[in-house]
Amino acid sequence: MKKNKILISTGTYRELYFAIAYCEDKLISCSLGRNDEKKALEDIKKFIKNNELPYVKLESMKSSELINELGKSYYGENIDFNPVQHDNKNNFSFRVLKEVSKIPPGEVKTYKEIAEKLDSKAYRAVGNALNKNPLPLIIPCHRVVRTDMSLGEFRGGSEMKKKLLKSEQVKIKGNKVIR
DNA sequence: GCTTTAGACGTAT
DNA sequence: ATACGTCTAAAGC
Repeated sequence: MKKNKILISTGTYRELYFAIAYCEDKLISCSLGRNDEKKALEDIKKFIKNNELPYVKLESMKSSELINELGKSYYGENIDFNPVQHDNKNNFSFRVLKEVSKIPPGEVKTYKEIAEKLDSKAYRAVGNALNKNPLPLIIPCHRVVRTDMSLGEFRGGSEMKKKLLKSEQVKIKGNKVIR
């Protein structure tokens, strides 16, 4: 099977570096906002080998434009990205990502609630799937918190998770989300 | 509150 | 088969 070329772009938004990986008009991975380009590239590196990945259609959006949108969403602006798609299947991970995509800005759900939506008790597997979220920000895994409303882990660190939630007006007291 | 412990289960190896 | 993980619930302090 012939593979199409995967292209990578980087750019900045308000002093932060972002990286994206795309194939034709499909975005397959994006980074968080990072302090250096290398770090941004590391974010996407592990997702560009496998082609059984979720993606969003770019529809002729230029990479610079997309990085701008990512930057804005990093800073709490409500950006409407295209729906997440997947060529293949109903695998658990993709179902998790789909479910998480439904969480609107300013709201949170728990790992448990996501699992229950999928008729599963695999709370940790939900975390696992989100740990491998190739499209952070676009798939808002920062809006998933623990059942006790503590923030839980995050690829960019829990401080970043907190910052992302705060910038979209989620109320946080100490280390817990108020909802 | 905070720590430990066992349990649950999809995924990668 | 085994080990790991953005977890949970219960028990003890």
